[in-house]
Amino acid sequence: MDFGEAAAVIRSALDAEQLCLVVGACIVRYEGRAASKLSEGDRLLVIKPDGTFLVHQGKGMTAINYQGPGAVVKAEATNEELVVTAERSKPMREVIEAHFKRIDFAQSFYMRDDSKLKLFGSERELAKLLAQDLHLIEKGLVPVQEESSLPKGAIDILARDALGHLVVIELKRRDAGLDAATQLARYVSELRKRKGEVVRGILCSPKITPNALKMLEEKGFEWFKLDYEIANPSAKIRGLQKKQKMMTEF
Amino acid sequence: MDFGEAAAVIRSALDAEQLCLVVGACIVRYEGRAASKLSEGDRLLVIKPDGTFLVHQGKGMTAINYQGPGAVVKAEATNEELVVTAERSKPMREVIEAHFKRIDFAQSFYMRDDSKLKLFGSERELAKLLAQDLHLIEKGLVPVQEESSLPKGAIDILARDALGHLVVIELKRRDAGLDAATQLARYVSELRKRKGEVVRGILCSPKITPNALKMLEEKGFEWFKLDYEIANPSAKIRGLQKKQKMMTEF
DNA sequence: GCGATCAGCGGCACG
DNA sequence: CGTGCCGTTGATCGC
Repeated sequence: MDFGEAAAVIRSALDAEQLCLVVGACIVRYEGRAASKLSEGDRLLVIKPDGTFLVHQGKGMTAINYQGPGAVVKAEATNEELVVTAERSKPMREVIEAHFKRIDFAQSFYMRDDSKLKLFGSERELAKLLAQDLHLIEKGLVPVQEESSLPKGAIDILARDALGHLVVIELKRRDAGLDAATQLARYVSELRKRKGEVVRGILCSPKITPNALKMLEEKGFEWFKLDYEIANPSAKIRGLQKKQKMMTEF
Repeated sequence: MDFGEAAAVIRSALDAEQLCLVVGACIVRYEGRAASKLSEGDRLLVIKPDGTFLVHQGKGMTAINYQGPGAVVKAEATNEELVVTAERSKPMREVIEAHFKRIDFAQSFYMRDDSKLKLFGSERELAKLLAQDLHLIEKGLVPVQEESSLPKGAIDILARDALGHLVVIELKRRDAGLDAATQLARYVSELRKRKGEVVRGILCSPKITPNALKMLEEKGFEWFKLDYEIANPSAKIRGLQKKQKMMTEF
């Protein structure tokens, strides 16, 4: 397939709001929030009707070069190459150029798709479940709605314990690291200052790194091992266990 | 194209370590770290030789469903559908299934590509530049190598000022938020405890959110507005300006 | 291998 | 819009 034909395919795809696929050897240049250069190699170019522009190599999950939705795509053919550009101004002016030196394939496809992904086991879903079963953490714990969203971020779950003390619960669907412990500390600290009362902090996650656990202990926070299961229609919390290094080790 | 032919194309692509593209109407199911269901619609399926499995809709940058490198891909055709599965066990057992009810296109491509992306303007590059021009921040500031990597993360740049005080410099290539301010605070606090001496904290970024700036001020840290430019072969720092709300406002 | 962080992060939800 | 933060985050670097 020659460059002129490929350019025509791309233009017609853009015009008809169709997905366009191009396979061939190309060089890619990008300049915008950063800048990059990719020397010649065989790649797949995906152009979507919304302006999305993806350059994929033969391996790895992520596109090696890309432009997000909202880009204006153009195709220009000469005798020596096909240049496909995508330009946008949204976060800032950004341009990507793919210079094809060889075209193996170029075709467009009409894709009708109104479906949205249904996802189960998100943190949001787990938080909802856990808020209804706070006794799994501790007897007498009740959820509170008030003030659960600070100007500095939203608290996953806010509750009061049997003594009436505020409890900030930070939930992580996967292993917690320093960032999670830090985030919890920030919320607790902010709430203490704001309310001027005793505030406890609890981190719930399937696992935790040693450093993060150490930080929790130093700050007097607690960690609960979260055991949950992802059934297909929804998620279920199997249990919560307080697992913390004791100060008194035998 | 019928399901049997498409299955044959996929199998031969896997065998020959080629990229394979499939376009058609499908349902997608995923179960692993989370679970998801996507009802029928037209999609592009990209299968890479390394096991990468990407399901793309007609819009948006990210794959709506996917499986990372290392997955084992299989294709099975019946009279009613083509089922393509990808299974892996790396972070945990994960399975994705695409059930094609209609095939518009299926083809494989040999893609030779040994090139690696050259990226300019990364944080790493900026840090290297800035470390050589610390006078842009303050006269008398000199870089220190010692202890720049704590057990809890690595400090971007560690320096000593004219008075001999340690200075932790946290660099952000883009707008800094609460997380950046928190991170700086963590490093400074750790270093103070570890060294038992005065430690200053400086955040350098093109922009900063009001909350993050407020947190810096509360903790007595400083913010420098970073002005840099991304030339194509490398990045250049144009300047650094101390920009902080003064306690004494007129 | 784990642990921490960066990413041209992207995407979403909330104010 | 910005601000914050989750993500089946992925990818990278250091230990």
